Amino acid sequence: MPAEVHGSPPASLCPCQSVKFRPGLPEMALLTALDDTLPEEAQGPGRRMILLSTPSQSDALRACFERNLYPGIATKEELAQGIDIPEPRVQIWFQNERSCQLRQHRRQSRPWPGRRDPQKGRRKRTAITGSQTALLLRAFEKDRFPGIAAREELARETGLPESRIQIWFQNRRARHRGQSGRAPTQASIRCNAAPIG
DNA sequence: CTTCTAACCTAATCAGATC
DNA sequence: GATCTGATTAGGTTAGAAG
Repeated sequence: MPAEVHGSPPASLCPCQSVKFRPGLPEMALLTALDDTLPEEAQGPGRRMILLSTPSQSDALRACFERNLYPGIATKEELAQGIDIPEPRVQIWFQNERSCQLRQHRRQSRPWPGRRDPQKGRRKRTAITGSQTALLLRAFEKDRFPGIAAREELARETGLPESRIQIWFQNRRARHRGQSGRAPTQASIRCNAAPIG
């Protein structure tokens, strides 16, 4: 494994300051994962509860990020196991961190190291069976934006990881627009502001 | 209140499987 | 090679915790 090191200084906190819209309609009553004894019902129908990293977890994530901005699935799983965080959360962390650092680089007119071997070390393509697809399709027709509870339920029913369910819905929405289902979120309205057809 | 960060989203693209 | 579809990316928004 070529541990490509980039010459950037150690990243401390990432000052992302892109927040410019704050509606404030907290109807979901989400709870923090700091108290990990919460019952499942407490997670509510919306987003998954926020899993805040401990300082040591953040250190490990940053250390890994400095070595490799685009870790493969093996690296992510190893890291996830090492610091006791679900692998999908590690993936999200890297996505957020890259986004943050990219913006910083641009703001300071510094070059971004760029992708490296993105095709190497991808997650193995998940084989979704016909019955699993049928189940997901039925769910999709009812609700194109399932919350965490619905996704967890689908994960139980299909036997697929919840993260794969989420990806399936993302891909499905992207490729089958205009189907019935729950109204999109404000985010999707905003993102779809440009007319498509 | 503002800032930070995790979660989530779209759009584009890469890539494996199948024909 | 064309098509379908799962996986990953950039770049953005949303929302709870912390300051």
